Parts: sequence; structure tokens; C-alpha cells
Amino acid sequence: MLFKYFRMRIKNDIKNCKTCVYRQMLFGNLNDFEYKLVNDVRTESLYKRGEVIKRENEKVDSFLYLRKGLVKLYKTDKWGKEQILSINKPGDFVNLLTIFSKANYKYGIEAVEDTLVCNVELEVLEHIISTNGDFAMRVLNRMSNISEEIIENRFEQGQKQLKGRVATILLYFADDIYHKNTFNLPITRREIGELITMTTENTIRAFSEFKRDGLINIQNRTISIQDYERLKTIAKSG
Amino acid sequence: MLFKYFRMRIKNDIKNCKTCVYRQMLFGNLNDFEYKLVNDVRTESLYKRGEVIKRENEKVDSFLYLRKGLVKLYKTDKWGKEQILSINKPGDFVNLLTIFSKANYKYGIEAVEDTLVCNVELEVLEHIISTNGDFAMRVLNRMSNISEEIIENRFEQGQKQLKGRVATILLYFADDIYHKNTFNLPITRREIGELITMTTENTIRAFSEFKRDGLINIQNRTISIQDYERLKTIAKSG
DNA sequence: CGCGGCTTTGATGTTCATCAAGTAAAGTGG
DNA sequence: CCACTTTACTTGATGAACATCAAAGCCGCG
Repeated sequence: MLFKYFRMRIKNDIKNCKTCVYRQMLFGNLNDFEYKLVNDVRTESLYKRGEVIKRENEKVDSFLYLRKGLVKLYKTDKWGKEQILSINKPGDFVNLLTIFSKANYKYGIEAVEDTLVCNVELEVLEHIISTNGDFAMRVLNRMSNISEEIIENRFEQGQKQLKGRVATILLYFADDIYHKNTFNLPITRREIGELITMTTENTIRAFSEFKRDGLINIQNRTISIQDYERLKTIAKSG
Repeated sequence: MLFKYFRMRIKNDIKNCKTCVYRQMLFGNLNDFEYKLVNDVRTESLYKRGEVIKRENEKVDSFLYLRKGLVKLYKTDKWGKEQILSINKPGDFVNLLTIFSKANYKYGIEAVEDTLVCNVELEVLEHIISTNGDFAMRVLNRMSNISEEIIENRFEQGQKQLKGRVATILLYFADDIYHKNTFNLPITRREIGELITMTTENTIRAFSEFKRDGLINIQNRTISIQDYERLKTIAKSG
């Protein structure tokens, strides 16, 4: 999809948080005044695929909420190679875990699809937290959940080897992101490697083997899952 | 040190949070009433080396604060082998990251030295967070810092191989835990392996090589660092 | 149309896990 | 306190999984 159409489409989409599908997830229990506060200061930003949203080391000054698209969080290692920490999808609170650290970003954020982000100034959020205890508890709860998820994911990935990891990623895109068995991979093979901490070459080898064994079909970036169950078995045990 | 002496020694030690060295770190800005609340409900628990403090899957119902000793956070993988997520030392808020998840422990906690833990009921903490905005912000800040630390650590470990990881752990004990170059390893070789995700055998091989090369001296559990600088180089680049 | 980045496959080497086997140390029960 | 059992520690040999190096085809884009 061309970017200008994407821009047009979202322009008439959501006017304020009241109609935002994801509002419930975090801002559900604000009172009218607080809610107006958030709505008044919040801004929306559009990013094209490949655009950097936040650079490593940039100052953390706003809360980011992913409304549409897909972003990756990444770090650069000492040899200059990137490593992807996680992929975030609509509804995710992209930087919640680091937002209150009073430090700079320890990772970068980049759009891997055309992306719409909602920004809320940090000071406003802090003010509401200070005055609305329920909201504070809700934020704490989400932070807990996010950090547990990250730890759990890393733990499970660590128990798998190449094919298990690739299978897991394919199912992640099919099940959690696109909700269908045929989809366009939004990231390159190299990025998948960076996500599962394997080399590009070996990632591709796993793809090729899956194709050869009839588990998936590949047409450039288009992946189509042929044998869901077998792939799931590999993802779990392999 | 025998456990009974440890118990006697701490008995007359700290009567309430006012004289607790670590109080400042989190409870520094409570008012008198809130402070009394915490102090009234808090309990202290002693654990011997090897005792399990919290089991995987146990309910999270109190805030844990490590006053003396050393604990490990661990998970059991699908083959029944343990993997250590982190070592916590006095002053650490052991379970802060998961405390607000409204779920059960996804990891276990075990004393690796005789340990004194301070417990504060979760409900009390939640109540104070709801009514004291500054405190809420302080908790959020600490959660941010802890999660960044974990992510950073894992990222850096991932870039190292066997010898680099072992060297890092040795320096961690020398610099951050015991603050001296000769110390008794509180954990077994197997546990070090579990901490750096390597096998026991290879962990030992690294130890042996360090000894052979004059970097460290080993007397059973007593480690003595002979060439700090060279070890540091290995830890950083190896 | 040609350049650079992405993709793919093959060959080779390194790092680490696994298996095996033995010694040392530390609990355990009579 | 000693025999017995278990757990920790150690070294060597072998193989598996993965990284690295090399080379070539592909694709999009200025």
C-alpha cells in the first residue's frame, strides 16, 4: 500500500481517545478532566516503513502508543550489528517499560510497516499517575505483565534451536499479527535472524528446509503456511 | 558461619525500617502514617542456604526486600534443568518486576547464602501507591530501571562466549557482591553454568584455563583473582 | 542498465553439548 | 565416628549446531 493512501485513510479515522479501540486498555478509568488533559496534549505521528521513530540514546520524553502498523525495538551490538529485542503491534505500549527510568533510550524504535503512533507527553502522564491511584496501579500492572512476557519469551527461545525459533516466528506472524495463514513478511530475512539471534544464512536455510518439506510456501516476501500442525510441533519442541 | 549465629546476630539488628539502611531507596518519602503502616505489617524471614523462598507458580502476595544474604531467581526448563535468571543481593527489590502482575510467580526464589528477607503485604503497598503519588512514581522508576538492567545484561551476555561470560561472573562477585578479590563462591559450578547458560563441564573448563593461565587461583570454593586487568579484558571482549 | 542490498546455496571451521569415567567432598544413617 | 551414598568437581573424546567465508542470482531503484 502506498504511503499517501495510508495517510489519507487514517486522517479521518480517530479524532480522540474516546473512540480509540485501545483506550480501554490503559486509559479506561480516567475521569473527564484527566481524559481531556490526555486528549489535548496527545499528538499523532506517521512513519513510513524503515523510518526511525526513536534513536538509541535519544531522550525519553513521551509515552508511545502504537495505533496502526508494526515497529521493531532494536539494539546495536559492539560489532555494529543490530539485534531486535521485540516486534510491537497495534495496541502495544511501545516504551512503557523504560518510560519512567528518567534516562535515555537504550534501544531504537523503527517502523517496519507504515505506522501510526500516538504520543502523550510524559509530564502529563506523571501528573495523572500522581493524582489517580487506580491509574497508577493499572500502569504498574501493565509494566509487570510486559516484563514477564519479555522474560518468558527469551526463556523459551533459549530452549529452542534454529528451526524451532524460525517456526515460532512464522506462527507469531500468522497467529498474532495477521491472523491468517498467508501473509507478507514485513521484515527481511536478515531481520528475522536478528530477532532470533541467528545468522541470516541459517535463517534462510531453515526457510528453505520448511519449503522443501512442504510446511510452508514462499513467494519472495509472501509466506503461506501449508502444514500448520507440523509447524506448531517444530515450534514447540524443536 | 553457622546458621544459629547468623540468626542471633540479626535478631538484635534492625527493629524497624527507620534504622534500615536501605529504607531510603524506596520508602524514603512516606509520611508517618504510611510508614507506620508498612512497619506494622512487615515481617522478617530467615532462610538457610538452599532453602526455597518462593516456588515457581506460588501466589505473589507480598513485596520482598533482601536485607542480608544472597538469593537466586530461577526457572525450570522443559527438560527439568534449572536456569538462573539473576542473582539478587542486599538492597535489591527481589520481586518488584512481577509484584503487580496479579499472577503467580513465573520463577522460583532460593537462598544461596543465609538470607534475611523483609516482607510487606501487597495490599498495604497497593494502598500506599493509590494514595501517595510520589511513592507511585518512585516505584515506577525503580521498575523501569530493573527491567532495563535485565535487558541490558542479557544483551551483553549474548555477545560473549564461554570465557567472556565466566570472567564477567567472577568480576561480578568480586566487584559488586563481595568487594574484594578473594571470596568464597556462594554457588556451585553447575549453578554458574545455569547462570550463563553453559554446561557445567564447559564452565569448569573455563575455570581451569583461567587458573592454568594465572588469571585466578582456585581452592575449592575459594576464588582469588590474580590478574584483574586481564580478566577484565576477557570479560569485555571475549 | 548497473549498483547495492537482499536472497540463496555450498564448503569449511569453531564453539559448545554430550557422553564417559574417575576423583574429591559432603551429607546420612547406624 | 565410620561406612555408605550422594552430590560436586574435573578431564578427555566425540559429535552436533551454528558461524563464517565464498560465490552467484535476483530485485528494485535511481
